[in-house]
Amino acid sequence: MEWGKQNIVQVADEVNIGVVNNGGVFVKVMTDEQIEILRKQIAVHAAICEQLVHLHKSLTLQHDLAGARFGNLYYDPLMTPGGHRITGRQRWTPTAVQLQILERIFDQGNGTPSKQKIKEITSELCPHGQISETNVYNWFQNRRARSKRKQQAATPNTAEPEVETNVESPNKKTTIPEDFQTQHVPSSRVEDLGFKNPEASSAMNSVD
Amino acid sequence: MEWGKQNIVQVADEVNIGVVNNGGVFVKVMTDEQIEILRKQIAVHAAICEQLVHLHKSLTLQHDLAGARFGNLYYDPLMTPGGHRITGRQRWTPTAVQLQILERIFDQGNGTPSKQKIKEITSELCPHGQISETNVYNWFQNRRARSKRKQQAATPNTAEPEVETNVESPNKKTTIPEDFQTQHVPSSRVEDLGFKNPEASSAMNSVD
DNA sequence: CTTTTATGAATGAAGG
DNA sequence: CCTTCATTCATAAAAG
Repeated sequence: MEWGKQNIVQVADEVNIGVVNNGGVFVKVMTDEQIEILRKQIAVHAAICEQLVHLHKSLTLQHDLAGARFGNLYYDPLMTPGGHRITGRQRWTPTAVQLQILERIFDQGNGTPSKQKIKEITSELCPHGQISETNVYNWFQNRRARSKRKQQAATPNTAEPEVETNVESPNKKTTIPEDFQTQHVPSSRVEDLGFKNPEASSAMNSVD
Repeated sequence: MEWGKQNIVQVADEVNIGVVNNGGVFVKVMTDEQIEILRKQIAVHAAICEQLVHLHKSLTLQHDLAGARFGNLYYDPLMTPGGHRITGRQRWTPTAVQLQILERIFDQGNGTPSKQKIKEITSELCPHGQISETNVYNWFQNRRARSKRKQQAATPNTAEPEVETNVESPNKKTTIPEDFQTQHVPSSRVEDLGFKNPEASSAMNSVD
């Protein structure tokens, strides 16, 4: 449902925060109007969710939320009449809450999740759904690798027109402000990128 | 369900905007962290909604109002004042020429186009249309995977007189960690709101 | 217009 | 770490 995610993400982008000097410190600001817009958008979203849930409730008196989630899966429950255990998927899929936590930890810059750290994180995520340390480990590995690749792909424009004298700022490097992967937009419009997943919006920070 | 609204309210509350004096004018401010939190929470919320919609769709096989309503809901009162919707997600579609070239390269047997190779190919395809290295990479990944699957499906192996739907991979390594079963499924927590992993739910429900 | 199919893209996991 | 693979999701294109 991209109407949800995309619109919402766009809202976040829409409310482009300005910058003002606050006694020597520059801070991001939002105008009242922007805040109001954001608030409205969130309210609308909430309303839709409410309707959805209500709708859903009225349709599923059995309260089998989780069990019915196989909306797009390709196998149907009828394929094993004899009782052969196929036991559908096994691949771990982080829940929304787990993802949120993982993203937060990832962004905290505490990279290199040590073994101990992995255990802690796993423990924290456990109450939010089935998970193992391996899952957490893999997630961080993948997250980091893909984040890096995105950065790299997003900057084919490695031209430093003014930095001819090779300034010694190796650690600073080219901190990409936004995560725009080299996505093509057939309609020649590059006004917005293809944010598609919730985690996609995570690359906006510039910390290490 | 009230989790939706509550979460949202929490978001709004969590990001309590501060006030600073901007040259005599007081404006609301948000720290980077707050902005990030807001963005992430919205993203998570969107993800949840998405799941909800999918869930709902899967439950309403008779395509009731929900599908149509939300499918065509343009509830964006703030991003495009002109009524013109921002071009959303659009995926790359190879042109005929690009496809031809890609197929040719693929048939040359270069199974694994290295990074460098990808660049070359991309450069070659660029004049024929919008394309990125990622597109090329994905194309080869998919091409190979599907080619393999086709072959596998076409070859029922040595002896498999029956089972047409059971095309399970021979190398089905179920190397799931031992703690795979450590799941806390029906935790009645508001945050989890019944969105468990597909596998988790299937495991506990064991199909209906 | 609705349903189905083909395929681009995302991502968890394995290998090296 | 980095690369590769397998599976799944989403959507443009095709079929009805």
